[in-house]
Amino acid sequence: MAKISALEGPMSFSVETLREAGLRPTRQRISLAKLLFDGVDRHVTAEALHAEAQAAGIRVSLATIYNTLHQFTEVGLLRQVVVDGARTYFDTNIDDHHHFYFEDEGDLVDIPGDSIVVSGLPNVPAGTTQSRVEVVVRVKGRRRS
Amino acid sequence: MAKISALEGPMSFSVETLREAGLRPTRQRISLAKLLFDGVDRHVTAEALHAEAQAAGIRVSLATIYNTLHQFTEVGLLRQVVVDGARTYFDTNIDDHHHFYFEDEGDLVDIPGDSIVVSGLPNVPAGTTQSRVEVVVRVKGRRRS
DNA sequence: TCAATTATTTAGAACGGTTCTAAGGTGAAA
DNA sequence: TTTCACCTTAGAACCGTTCTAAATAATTGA
Ligand SMILES: [Mn+2]
Ligand SMILES: [Mn+2]
Ligand SMILES: [Zn+2]
Ligand SMILES: [Zn+2]
Repeated sequence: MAKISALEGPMSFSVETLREAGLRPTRQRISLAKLLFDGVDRHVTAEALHAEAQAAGIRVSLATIYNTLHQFTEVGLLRQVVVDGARTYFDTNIDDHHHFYFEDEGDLVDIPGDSIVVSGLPNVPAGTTQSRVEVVVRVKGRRRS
Repeated sequence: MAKISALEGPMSFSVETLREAGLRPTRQRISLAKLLFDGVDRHVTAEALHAEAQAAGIRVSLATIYNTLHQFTEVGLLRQVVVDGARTYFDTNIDDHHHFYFEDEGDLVDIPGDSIVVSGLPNVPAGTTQSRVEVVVRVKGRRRS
């Protein structure tokens, strides 16, 4: 139960979520989960989340940011998106969906999964199982203001 | 003109290709181009190509491998494929196509572009231009034999 | 309540793929 | 052949990420 905050927007995270995932609700995990899940869906890098935590006055090391992002991913609260070899993005939207990637800005924007149809996919080879179909639309240029 | 070899398979590369691209046909570039383009299409990493060159008795530094892969990409002889944050793949198939990615093996396999239809894509924002639509089918498990 | 146990956090070192630097080598033009 | 811009290279640097091991915090259960 235990609402984390009674004041800030849509309540999409509770301490129970962590317990059910087998993760102790530490100060760091609770704070980061609030940043990540109390609001609209987002795509973050480790360094960006670290900077955001600092700015919010949350004392947490970069190592813990990495640990937490990976643990949240393991338990299905986040997913990784690979669009750039230089950094890893983590996505709070775990529904089936796809992405625009704005190469000049390093920015991801969701494309709802049901707005795209991918047809004609070959079957996967014997002995293997398909885990996901990912569509990335790479975009160049700057969006207007 | 100048065929590179009269003996080894389909001739898909000539020194003229380099010259037309504004690249001097050096010993290293010619050798690497032969490895890359004289044969079926492939997906290579820098380190894998370096190992292959060594094994073939081609003396070339890793720095030159990176330089060459990037130069070939700039002039459109290769394209990059991003499927794994840990390493960069270069693809000799520059036609519009998509990929299976075998996560357990780190292996890419082509899906012909015309065998997949992606429909329902939203328009890109004003001020930007779509550069490519990439479909990656992630696959787990080992292929038989 | 409060040790005992176990999980978590952390600073800093290490890692690994990639890029950079600057010095020597090479291809092409004339 | 000379000249010069281009190219190659060893090794250092870079940088996002992972590892290590010691300190700290959450949980358990007497
Ligand atoms: Mn959500
Ligand atoms: Mn080809
Ligand atoms: Zn997303
Ligand atoms: Zn390919």
